[in-house]
Amino acid sequence: MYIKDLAAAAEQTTTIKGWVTNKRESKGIVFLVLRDGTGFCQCVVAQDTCGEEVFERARSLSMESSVALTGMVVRDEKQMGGVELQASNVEVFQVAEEYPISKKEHGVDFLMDHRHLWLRSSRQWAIMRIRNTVIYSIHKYFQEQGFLQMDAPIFTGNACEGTSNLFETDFYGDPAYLSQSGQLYGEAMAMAFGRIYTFGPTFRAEKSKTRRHLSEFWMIEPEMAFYDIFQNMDVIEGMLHTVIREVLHTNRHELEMIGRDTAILESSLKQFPRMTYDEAVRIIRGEQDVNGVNSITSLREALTEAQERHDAVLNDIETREAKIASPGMKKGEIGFHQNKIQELRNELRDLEEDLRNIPQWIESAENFRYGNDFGGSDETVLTRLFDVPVMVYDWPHEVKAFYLKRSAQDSSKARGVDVLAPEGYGEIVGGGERETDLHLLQEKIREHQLPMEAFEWYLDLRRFGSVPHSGFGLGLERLVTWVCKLKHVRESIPFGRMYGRLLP
RNA sequence: UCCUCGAUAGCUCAGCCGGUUAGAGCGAGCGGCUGUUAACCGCUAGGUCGUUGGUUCGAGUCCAACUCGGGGAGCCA
Repeated sequence: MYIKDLAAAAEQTTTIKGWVTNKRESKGIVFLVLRDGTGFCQCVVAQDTCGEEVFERARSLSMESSVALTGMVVRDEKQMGGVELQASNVEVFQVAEEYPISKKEHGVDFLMDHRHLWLRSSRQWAIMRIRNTVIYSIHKYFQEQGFLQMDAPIFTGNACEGTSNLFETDFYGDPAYLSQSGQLYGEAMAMAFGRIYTFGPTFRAEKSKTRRHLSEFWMIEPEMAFYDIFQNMDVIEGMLHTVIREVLHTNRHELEMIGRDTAILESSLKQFPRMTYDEAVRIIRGEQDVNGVNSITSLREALTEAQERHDAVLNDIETREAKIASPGMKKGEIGFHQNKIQELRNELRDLEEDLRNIPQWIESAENFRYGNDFGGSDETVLTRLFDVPVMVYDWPHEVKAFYLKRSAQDSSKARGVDVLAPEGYGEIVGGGERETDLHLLQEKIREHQLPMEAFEWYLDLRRFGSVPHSGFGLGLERLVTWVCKLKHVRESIPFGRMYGRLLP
């Protein structure tokens, strides 16, 4: 029996197999929290009900020991899942060695070194289950709409866009690169099947060390024949709505476990604001308000707030340190304050980071040069004014990829669209309408100094029945990171690959 | 590549203006406690203070270089 089905088996005797994730002990009674991959359940082993031998076996269990527990399922509203197991027998598969991950908090580097074990903890368990729902609901959306799933090649002979750094590898003696996008292949398939999507790994060899970057990540790239940029935005919105709705429906419990406030997810089920680059620039610079809120003044307020909080935390720490030092304190009280001080110190570190970052954001927002692409801070400045993802379209063509179509109204603009997640999460989708004109495309390829011969097959798509078409790329990890409100993308993927991290 | 912060016990961190024997909590081990939810209480063990060099009577503490890590810029999903 699996823990997820336990509530249905109340007042019955059953056996569950799993790992000891927590243990509390008192005289004559042991509480084991068992996890089996489907959930968590408290199990009670009492000396007088199961006898000396079984009780001693339970007492000797260490963290993450693997066991089979047999007992009566009893309702108890205080417990997670509403039930607990009153064990009558304990069968041990293995008594685990001293487990490195404790219940107290750990540093990022230590946890990443132990990623293979970290994945067992409840927070990671919840995140991976949400990731699973996100993946499933993306497939569900496209399949129900009649899209064909296709797999783009991972080895490529050239840089698709020629912008970012690629991983080079050896392909029978010739240099080959790990794919940074399947889009061009997606376009070819769209000309054969109408509407398609890819779902595969993507590789970028950027030496980025930020909370938004991975060297290996999963990207979803739909491509639709006969769709213009606005229909493209409809697809993006429909897909994201489906994902959010499914996660809210399937993973309520997991969202609660990770402390995700679902209000923003709920509100993201409405229409996403669509604005041009020009409008977005005015908002970033503070020349245009959003619902009466100004980007620059609200940043200044945030800075003041951070400063006040910083001082208050500092004060609090000093007060508590003085209390600990004062005579007559009980040990429990000292421990309580020490815990609190530790928490406050962590908060202080985050606040200090804000105090360093926000002034830079303000400066960069005030001095934003029209015609530039948005930096990470510009995205934050813009999106913190919204409680839904924002779609920005019609970008200066110089800053966007060569294959984007020029706007018919303004030839300085390319019909690209970026979707920026709220709460400072930045770009989760990049896409647009594709250039259909053979000669404009050739011109762009030359402009970007890309090898024309490598793109001949792609140009064939414009020679043989060229049609308006659009598509986009969705970064799976960035979406999961936002949905779960994680501090870093590395928690959104089982085994993250990033600059300086290849193991485990 | 650049900017910035950091490296002290298995883990998370204190360690003030350079001064005598290196501190706490958690974890681990032992003991106590019959309903605990990061349980609680007592005791014990546990340290080449990232590496190399320098300043000094004296360096965990100051300086330099390097290594590794966090955050950010650039680039992007």
